[in-house]
Amino acid sequence: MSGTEPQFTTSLELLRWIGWAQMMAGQDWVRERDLSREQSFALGFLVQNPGSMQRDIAEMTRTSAASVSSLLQGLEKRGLIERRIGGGDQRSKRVYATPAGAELIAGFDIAMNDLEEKILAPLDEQERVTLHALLTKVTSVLPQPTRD
Amino acid sequence: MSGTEPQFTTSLELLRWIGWAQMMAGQDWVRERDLSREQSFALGFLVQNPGSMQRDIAEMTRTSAASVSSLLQGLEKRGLIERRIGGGDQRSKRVYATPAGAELIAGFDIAMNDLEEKILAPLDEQERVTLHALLTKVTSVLPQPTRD
DNA sequence: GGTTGACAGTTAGAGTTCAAACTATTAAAG
DNA sequence: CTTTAATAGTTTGAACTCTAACTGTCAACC
Repeated sequence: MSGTEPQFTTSLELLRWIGWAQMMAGQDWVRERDLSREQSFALGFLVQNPGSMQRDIAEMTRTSAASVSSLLQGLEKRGLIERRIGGGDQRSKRVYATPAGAELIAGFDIAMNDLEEKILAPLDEQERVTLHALLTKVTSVLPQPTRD
Repeated sequence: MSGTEPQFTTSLELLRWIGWAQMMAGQDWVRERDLSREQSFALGFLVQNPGSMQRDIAEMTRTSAASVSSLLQGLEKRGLIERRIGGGDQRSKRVYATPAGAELIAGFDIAMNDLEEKILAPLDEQERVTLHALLTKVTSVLPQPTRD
């Protein structure tokens, strides 16, 4: 990852565990903006980690380089992101959210926090800590999905 | 669901929570047979719940009726399942795994148990019980994804 | 310098998913 | 009996995912 910890890391981790998030509140927020869930996460990540490499995004979303490539194509076509070849390595592309993209995604982290709150509602504070600890423990030994 | 509890319910529930199962051992088992993960689950479910309605499958996989429809098309084309219109309701189709399908999927539950064991390896028995309880608690208040 | 291998990203093709619009059947209401 | 609404399933189109094969760049080693 690119150093700083994105604000919505917690929600994102949780959403990974909870596949059912598909049908939940996040959808409405996202649909109003004509963004897919995946596009939203990528865009939000780019606002908080400007200049990330596509490889970073693949790692963050735990998908493949190919997926990121096509995902970003859609965002680029709509002018929400930019890909620049800069720095030393001519292979890697630095990805940035455009002002339009940043404006569109503003408030996403708050919406994700609300969603997380909804999902965790049945658990008290202690239980949440326990759940997080257990999931982290399991996660730690799982291999990375991007094995290219 | 259709009364009886499929053997691999536990694994399936776990896989729902653990999106990362995508890249794990189950893949190999499944790839040898040229089945996708989703096809495998559907076929395994049908072996243990012969004559299920497509609606049952949608509920089990927590996807939509449309998804099941296209999923089964692939399996039917390969002769692994059959869809029969029988019983009272002419709308519903009873789905059965063919002998070829049942043979192809044999051992899937064992493979899934192995996979589950791998994923849960870092947790002791007590922790597994706790994790399951917490996930169940969260699950209980989540809406069903198929809302058609 | 030239070869070899790793790495960043893309493309093509198949499979899955969803929403929305559609057929056909069943049930409920009038 | 007729109309209306719900249900089971399909189809279409768009988006995402993956694997496999590909281009282009960088690094290491001879």
